Amino acid sequence: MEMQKTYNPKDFEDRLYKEWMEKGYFRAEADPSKIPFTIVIPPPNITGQLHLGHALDNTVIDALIRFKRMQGYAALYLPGCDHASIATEVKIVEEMKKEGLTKQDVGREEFLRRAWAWKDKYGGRIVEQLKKMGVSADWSRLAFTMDERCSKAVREVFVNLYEKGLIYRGDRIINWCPSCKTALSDAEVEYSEDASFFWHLRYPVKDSDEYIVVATTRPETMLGDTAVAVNPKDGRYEHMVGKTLVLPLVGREIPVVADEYVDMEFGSGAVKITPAHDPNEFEGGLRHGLEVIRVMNDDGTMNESAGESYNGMDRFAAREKIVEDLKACGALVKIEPHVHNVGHCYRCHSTVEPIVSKQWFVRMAPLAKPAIDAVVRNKIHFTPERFSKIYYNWMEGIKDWCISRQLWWGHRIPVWYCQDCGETIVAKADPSECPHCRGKDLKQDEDVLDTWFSSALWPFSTLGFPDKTADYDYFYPTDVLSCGYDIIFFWVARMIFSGIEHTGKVPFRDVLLHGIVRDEQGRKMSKSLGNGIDPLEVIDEYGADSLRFALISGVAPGNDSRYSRSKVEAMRNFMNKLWNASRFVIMNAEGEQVPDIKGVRLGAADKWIVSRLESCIREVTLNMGKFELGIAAGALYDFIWSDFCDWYIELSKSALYGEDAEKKRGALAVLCFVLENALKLLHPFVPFITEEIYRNLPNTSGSIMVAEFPRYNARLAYKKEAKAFEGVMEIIKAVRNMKTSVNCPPSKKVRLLLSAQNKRMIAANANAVMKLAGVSEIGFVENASGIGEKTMSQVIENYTVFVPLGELVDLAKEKERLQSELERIEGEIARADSKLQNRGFVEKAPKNLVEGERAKLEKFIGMREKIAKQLQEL
RNA sequence: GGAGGCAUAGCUCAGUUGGUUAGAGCGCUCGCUUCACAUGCGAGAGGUCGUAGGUUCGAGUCCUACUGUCUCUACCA
Repeated sequence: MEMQKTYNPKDFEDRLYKEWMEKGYFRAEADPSKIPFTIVIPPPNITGQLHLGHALDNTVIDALIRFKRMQGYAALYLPGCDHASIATEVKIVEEMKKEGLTKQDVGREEFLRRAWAWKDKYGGRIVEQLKKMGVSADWSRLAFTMDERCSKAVREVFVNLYEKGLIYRGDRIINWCPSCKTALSDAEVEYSEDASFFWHLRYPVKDSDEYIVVATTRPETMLGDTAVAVNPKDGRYEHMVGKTLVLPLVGREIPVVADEYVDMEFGSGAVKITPAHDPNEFEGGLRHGLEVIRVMNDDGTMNESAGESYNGMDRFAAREKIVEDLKACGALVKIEPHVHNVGHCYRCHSTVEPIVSKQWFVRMAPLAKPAIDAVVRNKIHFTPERFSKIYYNWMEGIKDWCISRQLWWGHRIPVWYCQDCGETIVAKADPSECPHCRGKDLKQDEDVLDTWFSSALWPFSTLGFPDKTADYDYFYPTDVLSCGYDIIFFWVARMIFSGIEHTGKVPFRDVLLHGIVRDEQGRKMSKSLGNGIDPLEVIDEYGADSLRFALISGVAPGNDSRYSRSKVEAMRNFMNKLWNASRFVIMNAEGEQVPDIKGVRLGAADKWIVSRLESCIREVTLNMGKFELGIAAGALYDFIWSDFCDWYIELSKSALYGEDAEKKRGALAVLCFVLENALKLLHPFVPFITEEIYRNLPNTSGSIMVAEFPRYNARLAYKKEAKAFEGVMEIIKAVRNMKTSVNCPPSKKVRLLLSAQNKRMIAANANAVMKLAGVSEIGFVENASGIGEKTMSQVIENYTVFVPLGELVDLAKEKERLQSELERIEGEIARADSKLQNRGFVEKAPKNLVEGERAKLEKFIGMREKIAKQLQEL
């Protein structure tokens, strides 16, 4: 097949993906002869389309999966989507709004029908996008958090937790979003420092001229005040404790109570207590047996308890009116500007109201403990390590998890209330009658579960739990969990305690966290900034491989990275380089019988590149194992571009185009061997281009996807030979360098004279040196004086390189050049010498380092002598 | 308030358990239509590794403080 001159990914990416699918390469079987390697996808929300964060997620995971698959593991990448309860519901409500409809207008059933239609549309789209990325996921196991299997797991877990007393229902302060009209968990509230005010209010003591001043940031909640608290140690208020205050505007009589919780230094030292609208004050209310008066409705308007003049008013309008009224009655002392942390809904960004409400909770303390232990005892390991601290921090201070949501899209809570006897029925299967009174009038709880309740079960619900399926048995626990560090609390932590609690095993052994992909200026990508990048557009322009390689290279685990077009371009150029190098190899192999490298005699250059390949294999394998994908990718980039293309391909040309048939066969064998291995090493990162080239390579069959990953072979390391050959490369560089320094065009051939120890090495590679350095002939001399004409010289480790450049040589400049080189060498000698003079170094440093330093010193001394001699002869 | 990250070339970033002369890409300078590739080739310039101490034979790497910056987290009304 003819290869195009430039790399054009559109020619083959879609075609190859389709073929992989048809051949069933993505399918993982529970094969007892293999070791399983499992990763479950961080399920993207069905709310929209993929962004670069997903692209990074999936590139990392797919690279690991492909790597392991090639190493012979039964590698399973389990794909799927998340129903994203609240996020999706918000979107659907928005969509309906365009039709002028509300949830109430269409009803629950119709709403859910719309939601499923949404899921089909966007879930499908996400799958297509993942395929475009080249992700080798097992689509036959595609999961969805609300599919039958996952729903079964949700019920199982809910009922189990309930029966163990780890799920309870109660009136607690929760975070309420008045716009989404649902409770939120603590993790779903985002705080931001907002500029507001501090209102100082005067509460008069009953039947007295005394008063207490309290300060508040939410004056509208004063309507629900049922006490004022002061610190018992506060001398200012000692005499007030136990007295009765008259609440302004309302007229309710409320007590002054003493509570240690009050900070004497802050504000006025007196706190109004509104148990229904503040978590701390709720606690305080419990301590003092105070009445809980809720003054706000679910939609953020004031209710009848707020009093006639405020009933029905929006909370912010009510705030204004209350402040006005307080001012009018003289209760307002002053208004101070104040910046404080205000909670916002993570989906719609409305200001969250802490409100007392009846909700379902998961008791966290008993679940958190073993989850912490698992990480302490290294059953789960975080990469980078530092994230375990963040995990501990959160887990140790964890509070009960509010799991009920007043939404329709999600797992409906499996709890029924008997309308006849009031019995609460918690069951895995829908009950038909009340087990207590046999009554048939059962009403299911209206609420659904927090979306993260089902995601927490993802590593095992997708594999068959609670049933003991073959998949669950073989692939669970999973191996690596890879996602962004921004969802450690939402997801990773919850999977850990859920896995331990429900399966008795940690759900994965490694947590690999990556950072956030930012824009070119380092800003977070967001809809409001309009700086988001659509991976599909990038793929359309540059190909999936270029995007994948760009996302992974130069990035360390856990670090944020910046996306830039120029980086993708650079990687596209790399793909083009690889493409053309392959084209070169394939063109030269055309019509030839390419032998195995075991069947040819390897020259010095051949051994050098094979040696480089082996160290590259070692480096890539090692770093993949450490999840250092950036380093592995970097090693491959350097090896392919610098070592293979810039050096070996050029070196091979003298053999390929020469007369010696054996040398030609040798070069061809090595070219094919090295390229084939490089492609395999590269395949986990850039699956498409490597597959396309692999199929055009001589002596390959089948797909690179299922080829064996290269293994380091010590017999091919050729350390000594490679080092010796590097001397030849140094000579070539020296000649090029000298020519450039006197503006001698590279195409102009020059004579090369060498003072050399290893003449055989030079002789064997003479053609290559002549070709690469632009040399017409090579001779050997003892020193410059034997040449008898103006010459430039450069001293390298085992050689002195002379290039007679006739008129071009400026003796004064040449002297200057040598002088500065001499100074540099002197510096090196001084550095090495002082090290070796240091007794501490000689005695304590590892022997090989000391030896290395000695050899270096010797080398530099030899070079100094030679340079001095050159200077003398000038 | 608590915790953490980052600070290395003009820009964006690598730098593995401390150990050769600190690297890459982009940009820059000079030169090349060399038969795989101008999405290229060759040769260069450019860094007191944020500041100050400390540990060590040896520190970009470990410790302490400081400065700048970003993030997470927390109930200060």
